[in-house]
This record gives sequence, C-alpha cells and structure tokens, in this order.
Amino acid sequence: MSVDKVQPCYPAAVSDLSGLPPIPVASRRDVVADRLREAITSGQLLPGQKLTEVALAEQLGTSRAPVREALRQLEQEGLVVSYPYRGTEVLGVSQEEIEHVLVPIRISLEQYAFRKAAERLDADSVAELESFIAMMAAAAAAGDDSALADADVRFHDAVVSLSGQPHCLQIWRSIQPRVRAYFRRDAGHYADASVVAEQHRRLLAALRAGDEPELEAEVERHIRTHFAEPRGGGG
Amino acid sequence: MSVDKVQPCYPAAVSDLSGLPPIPVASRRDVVADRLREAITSGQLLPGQKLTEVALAEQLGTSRAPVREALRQLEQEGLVVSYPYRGTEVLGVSQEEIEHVLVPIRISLEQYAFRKAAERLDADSVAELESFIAMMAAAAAAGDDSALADADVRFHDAVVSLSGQPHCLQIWRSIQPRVRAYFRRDAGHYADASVVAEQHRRLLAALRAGDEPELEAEVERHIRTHFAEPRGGGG
DNA sequence: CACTAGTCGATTGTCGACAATAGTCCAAGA
DNA sequence: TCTTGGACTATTGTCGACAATCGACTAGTG
Repeated sequence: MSVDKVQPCYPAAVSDLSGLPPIPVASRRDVVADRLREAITSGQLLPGQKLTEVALAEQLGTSRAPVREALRQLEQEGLVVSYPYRGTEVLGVSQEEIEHVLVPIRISLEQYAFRKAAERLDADSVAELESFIAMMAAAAAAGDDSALADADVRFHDAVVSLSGQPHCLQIWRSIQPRVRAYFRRDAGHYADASVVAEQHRRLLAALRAGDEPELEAEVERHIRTHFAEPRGGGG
Repeated sequence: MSVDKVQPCYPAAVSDLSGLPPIPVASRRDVVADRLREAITSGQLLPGQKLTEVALAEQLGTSRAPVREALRQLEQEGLVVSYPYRGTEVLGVSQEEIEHVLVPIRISLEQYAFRKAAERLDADSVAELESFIAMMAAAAAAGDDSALADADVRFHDAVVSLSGQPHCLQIWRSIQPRVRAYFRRDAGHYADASVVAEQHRRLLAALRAGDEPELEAEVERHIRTHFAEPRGGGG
C-alpha cells in the first residue's frame, strides 16, 4: 500500500494571500476578515474556491482562532459557506438573486436609512459625506476603480450609520459585500466612472433638502442605475 | 485595602440557563446557539442583559469556544451585540425597525421565495408543509402558543429552503429571529391562534396553484396580518 | 463482479492556559 | 477640592494541542 499515490481527500485549496505586512496582535480577527473580504470582492478568490483554516492561518501568520472567527464573519456576509467538518468555500451569487433579493433589500434599507439620516444630519456629517464625494472625483480622475468603489461604499455606509438604526446598519453591512463581490467579478466596475461623484452630490443634496418622497425616489433611482445592468458599480 | 468591598467592573450578568440535559460533544456550538436563541426569543433573556462567555460556558457545561461561536451566530441574527474586550449584551428591536426594516424585508424575501418554491414543489414538500399545518392546528387546540410559533416558523423556513436560493435563505434566517424575539416579548403571541392553521392552508393552496401575482398578494397579506399590530405572531 | 465493513487522512470542533484590553478605583499632588 | 496617574479586575482575544467527524480508499465476502 503505497502512501505516495493516495489522493488528498479535498482539492488543493487556497491561493496565496500572504505578502502583506504582518498582522499586529489583538485585532487579528478583523484584519483577517478584511483581507479575505478584499480578496473575494476583488476577484482574487473565486466562487467554489476551497478555504482551509490551517492554510489561511499559515499564510496570514496567525493561529486558527482568528481565522475561524473571520470565516464566521464572512459567512454572515454571505461571501463564504462552510460545511461541518468539511471546510469552507467561497460562495457565488446568481444574477437572479442579485436582482430579486439583494438589490430590492438594499433599496428598501437605504430608503429608510436616508430618511432617518436626513433627520439627524449635521454639519460634521455633511463634511464627511462631501469628503467621500471628493475621493470619488479624485479616484475617477485617476482611473482608480478600486478607490472609487471604496469611496462609494464609505459614503453609503456613513449614511446608514448616521440613521442610528442598529438592525438597518447590521443588515446593510451583510448585504453590501455580496453585491460588490458580484459586480467586481466583471472587468469594468463602473460603466462611467466620471458620473459617480455627481450622482452622489445629488443624493447629498436630496438628503439636505429632506423631502421624503423625493429622497426615496432619488435613492431608488441611484441604486437602480447602478445595478440595473449586469455590470454596474461596486457600492 | 479590602478586597471584599471592590465592586465588579460590569453589572451582574446572565440569568440561569442550566437545568437541561448535558450537551453531547461535537455539536455544542449549535446547541448553545439554539438554547440562547430560545432564551432570547422566549423573553427569558431581555434586551440589555449582559452575557459573559465564562458564565454561559459554566451554565451550559462547555468551554468558551462553542459559546463564542454561538454568540457570533446570534450576532449575525441581530439578537445580541458585542463590544471588543467588553462583552456581549442582548439587543432589542424598536417597533419602528420592525415596521420599516424587518417586515418589509421579510415580505420581499418571502414573495420571491414562494415564487421559486412554487416551481420546485413536489409531493414530498407538500406532505411536509401539510404536517406543519397539522402541528399548528394541534398546538392551537392545546393552547400551546410556543409550539404554534415553532410550527409557523418551520413552515416558512421549509418554503424558503425549498426555493433553493442560498442568499435568500441565509438572509431570511437572520431576519426571522428578530421578529420573533420582538413579538414574543409581549404576552399573547397570537391574536387568534385558531386561524393560523387556516391561513397557512391558504398559503399552501396558493403555492400549489402557482399563480404568481395571486401568490405574492397572498404572501404579503399573510405577513401583514401577522405583523400589522404591535402584537401579532411569532413566525 | 457488486456490496459491505473497516481503515486512513484531511479537516474542523473543542479545550485549557495565557496575553491583551478597557473601565474602575484609589491615592497622590497641585 | 479637583485632577491625574497608576494599579487592579473583569472580560475578551489568541494560541497550541487534542478529539471528533467526514469522505475516500481498500480489502474482504457473497
């Protein structure tokens, strides 16, 4: 009985994720989650890719404990799925679920969040949102789609945070990465990067005006323009 | 410096959860999660209640590892919230978030899930759903609101599972416990327990008929009757 | 040749101990 | 008296080792 010819039970696993600075102790769970999320939303890890805890732990220079917690976090965000005693793999999203599940939920959540945020908007928040819009403009000018998507996400995240509704925020944060992962898988993330900043200026204007029907309409229009076609945007 | 008079840094923590049979090894995470979820949705643990890992581990007769994982799971379901190095507490839901966030999402999810489930419905599934309806009738006759709510949840869970849409199911399962926890906090869970089984018979009939507009209307009507008033049902 | 039971390797699940952190209390000094 | 700095405690975060489980492979049996 030759040991050499024995095939491994499970396929190869895990592309290389190392090569970044070492992770400081005591915040490893979050850093691991961030790196894995980035690897998935950027397309470095594709759906079906097997992830094993030991391999990830070695590549990231930690023990299995933070990796396990990070995988649980990503499972919550719908980016991976794990089977007891058998491992974890990257989960894809179908175009149909994007269209019929995730985008409608995002619209519903953000309509409510924008309404609540409008009630609590203050000068500091406006300044923060304007800074994200400036980032978008800069990223679009530089042709940096990744930075553009980051600023896009941070703008929406800031608004939902501002709404002060904990469940709304928690659910939004579990929905958004899936949408981003889906659209990032295609090459060009934004059909027209130059208009993104302007669209968000309109959103901010509607937020400041505070007219509820108009605000809701603007939010829905914004999200639908982003996600109507198979290739929209990341945030 | 007397040690006796030193006050604990954090308030007392954790009502008693023990008193059930010991947990078999190798599925502890899930059992712990189930017990905690039950304690929260039944109102045994109230919002603001502090939960510490060691106390829970001792009461449930395990180590901290499964407790940690269970708490992460409950955090995903929005039942608890945890702060780094400071602990975990039971999270409440406002009536406003129930009305504007959770119920709309449930309607959207279930409308889609019922449509997809109608396409895949077979004899076995129908039999399973009918068995849940029988449980509802029996529970209502026995005046057992808890069993009624269980059967209610299992009916809907079975339909969403049958839809075969992984993200839809995952999100539904993270939404549903919050709704149940909210409504269970009041005394009477169902305004009129006797009609629940009949309502689900109508849902199943619509599912079998498979007419999409009528099915969607029935689903929305069903959920709204349940959750329109501050005291509706659990599933 | 099909079938069943047993073995083996890969992987996750669990445990106990230690490290790191945040908030509290107290004492010393202005 | 008010402030400020330093211990102290409760708690979570991380680690390495071991146990349990699953699927695949193998050998034996009809």
